[in-house]
Amino acid sequence: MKSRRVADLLQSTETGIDVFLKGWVRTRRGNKQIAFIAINDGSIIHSIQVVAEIEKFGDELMKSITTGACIAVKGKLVASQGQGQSVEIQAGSIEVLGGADETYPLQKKGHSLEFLREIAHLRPRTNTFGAVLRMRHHMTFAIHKYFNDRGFFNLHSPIITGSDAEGAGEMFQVTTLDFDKLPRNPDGTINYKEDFFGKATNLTVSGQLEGELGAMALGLVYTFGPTFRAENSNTPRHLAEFWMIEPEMAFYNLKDNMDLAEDFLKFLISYALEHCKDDLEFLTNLYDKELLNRLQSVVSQDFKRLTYTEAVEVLSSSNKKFEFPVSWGTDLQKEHENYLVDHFKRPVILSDYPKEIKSFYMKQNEDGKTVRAMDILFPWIGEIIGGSQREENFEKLQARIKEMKIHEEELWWYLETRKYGTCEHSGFGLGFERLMLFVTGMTNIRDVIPFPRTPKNAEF
RNA sequence: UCUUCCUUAGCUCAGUUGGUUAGAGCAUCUGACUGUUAAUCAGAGGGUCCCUGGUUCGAGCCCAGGAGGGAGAGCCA
Repeated sequence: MKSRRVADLLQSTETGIDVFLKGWVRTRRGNKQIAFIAINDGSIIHSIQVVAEIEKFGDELMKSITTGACIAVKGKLVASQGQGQSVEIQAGSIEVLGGADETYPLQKKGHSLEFLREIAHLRPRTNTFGAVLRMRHHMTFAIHKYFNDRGFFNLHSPIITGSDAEGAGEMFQVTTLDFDKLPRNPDGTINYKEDFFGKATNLTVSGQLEGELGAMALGLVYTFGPTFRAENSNTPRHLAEFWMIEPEMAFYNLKDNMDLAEDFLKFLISYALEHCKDDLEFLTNLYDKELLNRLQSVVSQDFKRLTYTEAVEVLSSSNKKFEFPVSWGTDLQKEHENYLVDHFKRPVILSDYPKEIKSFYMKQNEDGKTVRAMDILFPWIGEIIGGSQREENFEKLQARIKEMKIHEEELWWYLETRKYGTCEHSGFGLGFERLMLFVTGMTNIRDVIPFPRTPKNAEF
């Protein structure tokens, strides 16, 4: 007989049939005569109850059915005689596939998220991480579905990059050089010609520049891959290794870009509401009573759009005392972002930032002071999306590169897109784990990725 | 990286002014109970008080240094 999964069995309307299932024991209760075993197999947040008569199985076997053990059960799926579940399994035979003794760390009690982080190899077996990881999958799938349904092509941007000119953050170096015997040039610097790629290489901090190359051929592309930042950031919103989604669209201006980003986020949240009901209900009850309401409210209203300049006016004319004073030309602080999101009571899209505080590749406005950038700010999370219309004019882009003292020679290939068949285009980056924070109601980014990498932590 | 808080049983935490044998709840184990829902009830076992050094007759508690973790800020997605 083929084993069936708990999600499937719990939904079954057919009772009285023989079934076979395998899974992990969450709890065992009962008395001398009868035992109730809750089995979870990860297919759904709920466990299924297996009812076993002790005399049929013996003490020895029953004692080995402990919290954490993996067992296989053959029995009859029947309507439950007890309260709390509609169906249960009347056990005919039970086999312990893998025992778990009393040292199993996940006993049937609440554990702190901090403790669970220390046992990241076992935490997927908890209700919380089961819910988060299932949702992570559904969100991944929804992202591919969204773009696929709209004619976008998934572009695999490289993970190892030979360019350090992207300017998006500190990079992790990739090398096969022997640190004890580093090859040196006559002037004492490292001779990277001896390295694996014949030049210094790093892990990518963004797939955007390669994304633009794809958009100049396929029109609509997106990347969805791991991204690495060697910043010494110790916050609940930063990881050294995270996943980023970066669509890049030919013939899109900044407004098209904002429209797409807003529609994209709303689609993903709607998808979660529709496909992750049980998990969302669990997370709402256990961690954040407002989670479902907040998700619904974001889907149902337009994001507030205003320019950086308008935002500075709103902030200056507010009565609130900020720790950092607001002035045109400086980057907005966290407290300013929070104020704007609170003030408008919904996500905010800011656009047209001063060029000095944004990247070299953003399209310059006619005013000579601002660029066509946009950031989407979410409650608590802050910047969930950052994007822009790109500078497609060769001379302007080159001038900006010189102005910002970026190594032009390393970007020759990027500049050539502006030399051959250039066109208006735009794109943005969505931090996948920040989306996961919003959609799960978790408050620490280390709890929405299976094995978080942060400064001083690469365990598991 | 800066600021700040924390580290005591498997887990979550209490521990008085520095004082003799360091406690509780949950978990575990044993027993009771004929259908339980994180079952209940009774009992038992369980400690490198984060590490190193110092002060003291005496340190879980005070001091110095270190490690790890949380929160806020910066950087950003």
